[in-house]
Amino acid sequence: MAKRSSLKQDACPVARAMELIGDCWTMLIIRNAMLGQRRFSEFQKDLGLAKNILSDRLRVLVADGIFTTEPAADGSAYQDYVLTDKGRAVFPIMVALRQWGEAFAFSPGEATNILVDRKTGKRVPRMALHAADGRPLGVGDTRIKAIVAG
Amino acid sequence: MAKRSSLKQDACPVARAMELIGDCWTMLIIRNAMLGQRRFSEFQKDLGLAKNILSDRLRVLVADGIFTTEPAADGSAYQDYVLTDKGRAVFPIMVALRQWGEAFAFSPGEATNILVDRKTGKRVPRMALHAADGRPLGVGDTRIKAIVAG
DNA sequence: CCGTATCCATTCCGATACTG
DNA sequence: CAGTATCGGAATGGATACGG
Repeated sequence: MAKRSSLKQDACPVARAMELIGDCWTMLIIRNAMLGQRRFSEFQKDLGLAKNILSDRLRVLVADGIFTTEPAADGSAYQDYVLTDKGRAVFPIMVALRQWGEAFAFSPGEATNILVDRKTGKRVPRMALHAADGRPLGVGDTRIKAIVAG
Repeated sequence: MAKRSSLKQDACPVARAMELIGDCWTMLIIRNAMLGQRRFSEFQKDLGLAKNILSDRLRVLVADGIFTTEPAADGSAYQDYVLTDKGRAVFPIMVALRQWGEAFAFSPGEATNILVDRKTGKRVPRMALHAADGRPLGVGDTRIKAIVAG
């Protein structure tokens, strides 16, 4: 998209977020990082993408402050790619994507996987938006308000 | 991504969701639909994308059961594009993207917009994942469990 | 093992023109 | 207004080879 670049200046937070993490590989890299992966080769083998592409994505992700590099935990001469706070904050997006996928993207009988509570082993309830007073909010219960970022 | 197609068979719900709605234009079309738009020209003017691309995206979205077409509400000879249940279920993803964007994608002083409760006009609290018992769940509090879709 | 550099095929997208 | 058809340029991505 020629507009791809112009979205960086778009006033809409959805557009900006998509610009930063809307890429398919990018999201899967973050997913794997949330599952504990931190090495170049781990990402590369698991995702099966070309190394130059992975290299590219990681560079951008570091530049955008979503990952940071650390000296390798195993003492090797290389680096670990670790999520920053900004990167870890992608968690609700990841969960929302996952839960939508769980609900709508599989036919009965297909192999898949679900998100479970580590403590209880039980499936995690669907995430939803709530008002400050706890009232659940649907599409029509919200609106957009223009502001200046602070 | 050559793998783009292969992700459709991926067992991971995140990958499948990205395959269906990970495209930048796709997400923005859904965003606009959630704001009340339903006509081809509304999308086209507001997003500023080429008509053939919009046409393409809408066709895929309808094929995927995210949008459906209806006779135009204004009586014109054309169609309205309206979200299905599956499409409206994208709302939590949209909100999560938006709230992440609100928090991390703007510098102080930039014009932007935020999601507010229609009833109170106040900013909506950050969406988060909770266990069945209400306990908040972070990245490390969950894990993935293989199952067969039912 | 960790990347970078190059090459080539493909895909994607915007502009334009056209139809009903 | 609501699309479809076509075209050419740009960006993307995978494969491969290479270097630290």
